[in-house]
Amino acid sequence: MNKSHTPSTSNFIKQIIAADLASGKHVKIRTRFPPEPNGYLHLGHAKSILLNFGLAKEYGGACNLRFDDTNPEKEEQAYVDSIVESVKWLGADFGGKALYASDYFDFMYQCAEHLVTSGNAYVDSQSADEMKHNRGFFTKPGVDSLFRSRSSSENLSLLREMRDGKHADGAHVLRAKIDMRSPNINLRDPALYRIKKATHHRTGDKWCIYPMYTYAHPIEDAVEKITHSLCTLEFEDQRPFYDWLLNKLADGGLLQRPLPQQIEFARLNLTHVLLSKRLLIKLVEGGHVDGWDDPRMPTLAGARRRGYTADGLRRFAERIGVSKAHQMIDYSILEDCMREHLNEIAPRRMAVLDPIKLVIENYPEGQEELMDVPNHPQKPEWGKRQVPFSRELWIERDDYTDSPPKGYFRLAPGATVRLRYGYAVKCEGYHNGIVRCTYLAETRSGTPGADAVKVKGNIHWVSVKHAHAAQVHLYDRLFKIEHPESVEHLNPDSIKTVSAQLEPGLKDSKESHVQFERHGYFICDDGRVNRTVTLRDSWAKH
RNA sequence: UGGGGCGUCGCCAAGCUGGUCUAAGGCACCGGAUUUUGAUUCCGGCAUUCCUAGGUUCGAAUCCUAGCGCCCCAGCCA
Repeated sequence: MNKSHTPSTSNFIKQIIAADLASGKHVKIRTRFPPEPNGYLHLGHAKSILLNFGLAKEYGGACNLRFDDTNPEKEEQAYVDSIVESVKWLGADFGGKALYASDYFDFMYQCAEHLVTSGNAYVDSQSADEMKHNRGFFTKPGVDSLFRSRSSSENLSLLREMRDGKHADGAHVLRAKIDMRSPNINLRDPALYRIKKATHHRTGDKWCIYPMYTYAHPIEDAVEKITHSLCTLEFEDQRPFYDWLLNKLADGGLLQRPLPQQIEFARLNLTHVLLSKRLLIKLVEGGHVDGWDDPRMPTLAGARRRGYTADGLRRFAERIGVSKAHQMIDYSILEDCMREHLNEIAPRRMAVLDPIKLVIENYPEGQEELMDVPNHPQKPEWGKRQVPFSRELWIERDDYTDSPPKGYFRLAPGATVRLRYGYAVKCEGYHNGIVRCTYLAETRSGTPGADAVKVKGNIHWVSVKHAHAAQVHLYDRLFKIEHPESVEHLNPDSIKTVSAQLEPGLKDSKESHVQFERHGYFICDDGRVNRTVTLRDSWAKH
């Protein structure tokens, strides 16, 4: 249905899907995005969300939003809420209803009993330290637990006692019985269930044993009839267990084939930011930022407040692609995607961020004119607005200099520039902090005389009398170095608040994106004005 | 030094059932044109080379062998 859209380039996952569809293994695909509700979603998750939902859309399938809530000690409803909000904001269609791993706890437990009775799992009563010790090393095979040979009836009653709260945390753990000597450490009898007398944010105190991710995830996928289960590279070693488990359960009649297939891709790495929940939590709790949704945070909630758009993120995901090679993407790619999108949707406005006064000495005192200003020069259909012009204007401090460097074509003594959409003015001097000019009355924009005078420079302005003063937040990157590792690398100038002068009529917009001409893209939200990203500036290189 | 992955232009990334590859595309970069945003847009340039070394073949980024480099795995986290 979106065939008219630019066909995205091929990638290895699409090839697998296309082959599965062609062979008839699946008639319809289903993917899923499975966050753990233990933090806010960040830019890295956006890649995964856009990938999973994007594939579903492209192939006419579906994608589930499923919370992997198997560890009650770390998870909270507040995180669930923020995640749902971010996923919706990204435009992902998950059918309106989020799913939860905890909804399958009963079934997972049933599967556990089956594994026990079929001799594929046992209750181990070693301490965590003993288990660790007996697991061995990379080069040293593990050794069997003393409890590995318990009878299935003993295992079953122990498992039930665990479930019924008869044992303390850590007293026992249910383990898969595979091979303690496997070269793949993940196959050395991985833990399936642990005792955790904790209250779960959804199931309350119903359970005191909780499934491990390793065990729960494949079952979640199978129950939901996921066809392609996409995850990041670090789970590659887990895939043999994923398949082992599912096949055992399918053999036992608990699951139907075809079983889901786990496919791994490289996670997103971005320069100038940290994308690990652990470090992000540190920033929040250490008070280095104003919370998870601080506009400088690489969270989706933060990105949104910064003025980043879902569409910009989509372009970004498309641009970086998907593969198994580790990617390190320069942050400027993301910024560029935002510019690309914002350039299309943001109406243009004038704002002076660092104001100094300009007086047109030969412009009649008290006179005012309304200038016709296009809302978007490349989109005449967006119409024009009228902006008041008068004798005293605010202009940008940077647009005047006493000693112009070579190639400078803004205001300097004797120089002529155009006040964008107004008149051409000639600079007569600078006294008492005020730039003094004279204007050429016949050069009003939109009149034939406008083209008679050619100027290089073109600067924006706001009439002093009509200006709307506002605090504008100029955001820059949170970290000053390319590969930050800790709070020491925070950029001290990541936020600067300036007293700006905006053209009238800009104050009461809600989550609206605008371009301040010659500055960049900003988002106005309930009186708060944030800079999303600057415009490209090839002059700044000089 | 066990197991699993990855290695194509500065950054991504197609290609990988061998020839149409003197290697697509994007971003960056460098020109040049348009422009009342030093923005946007436009046009042109940008890997005889595919981690290295051998081999197979009439022919290899694509197959084989041996190296080298990087990442991941020893939670009752996900």
